[in-house]
Amino acid sequence: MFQLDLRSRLPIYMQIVEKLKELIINNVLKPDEQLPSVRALAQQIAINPNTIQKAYRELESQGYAYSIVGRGSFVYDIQHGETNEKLEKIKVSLEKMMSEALYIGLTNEELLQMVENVSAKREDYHD
Amino acid sequence: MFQLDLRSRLPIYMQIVEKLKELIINNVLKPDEQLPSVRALAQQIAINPNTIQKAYRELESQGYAYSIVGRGSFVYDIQHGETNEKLEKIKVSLEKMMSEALYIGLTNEELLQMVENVSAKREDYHD
DNA sequence: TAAGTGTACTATAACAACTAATACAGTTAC
DNA sequence: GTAACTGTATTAGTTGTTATAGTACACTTA
Repeated sequence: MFQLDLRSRLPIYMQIVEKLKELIINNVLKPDEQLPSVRALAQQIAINPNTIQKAYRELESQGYAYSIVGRGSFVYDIQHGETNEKLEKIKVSLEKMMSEALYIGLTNEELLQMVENVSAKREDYHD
Repeated sequence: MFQLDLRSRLPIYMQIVEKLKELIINNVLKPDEQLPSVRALAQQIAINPNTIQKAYRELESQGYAYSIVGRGSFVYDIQHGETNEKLEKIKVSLEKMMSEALYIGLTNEELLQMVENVSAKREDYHD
């Protein structure tokens, strides 16, 4: 499904979380679509199933997936979600990071351009 | 100088890094301004000097401070810096975070508004 | 010279993170 | 009901991180 770096300082389960979040956010994995089973994914990338489970639990706690015993794990449908708290948190993080980027030397124009690019990308998925 | 949470999952030295970075980015601490000495700050917040040193070293590795033996530690002047690599990294992080925010439900308009707010804040410092 | 700077090194204790092995519990299809 | 699949819980061991402490060194300043 994807490539991991077993020597990275970033834990394996977190790498999995990052990859899956990216696929979900970019709409490659659609709402309620089934994720690979814990054991199947573990075998595929040759690591312990518990590591996958930890990744899935983290995804669930972040509101990007849900699991049903005996059935499987699935992409959470954001429509159902309480996202206000998450939005507030990410807005704070975003503002900090924007400030840092401007301090380092990013120009206002470049920042605006980034926003346009990201927004445009999302528009495509609504087709 | 500031308040710490000794019970936080975020290490003490990292809390110090975060606070100081925020002060530097928001221009409260100006370029080449002297930071508190390792021992002074340690005594002030009642922790070990080694912990402060670790924070300062981290700040230095991130390009926000520099130290001179016998003289002290100071805010790094961004003008002198090689920031291209850092800018590229933070741009990648920013794009990811913007995508995530939009996925969660932030609107394009709100995102643009945030950019304007952050930009405006920075303009003030140029007075 | 004395008192202040940053730095390096070692040691230790406590804690958290990570991975692994195993067992348990529910669902589905035959 | 059984087999084969799902997720989940528990335990254990290893490793890495964090914070502290003590000591020593090198440099700067007054």
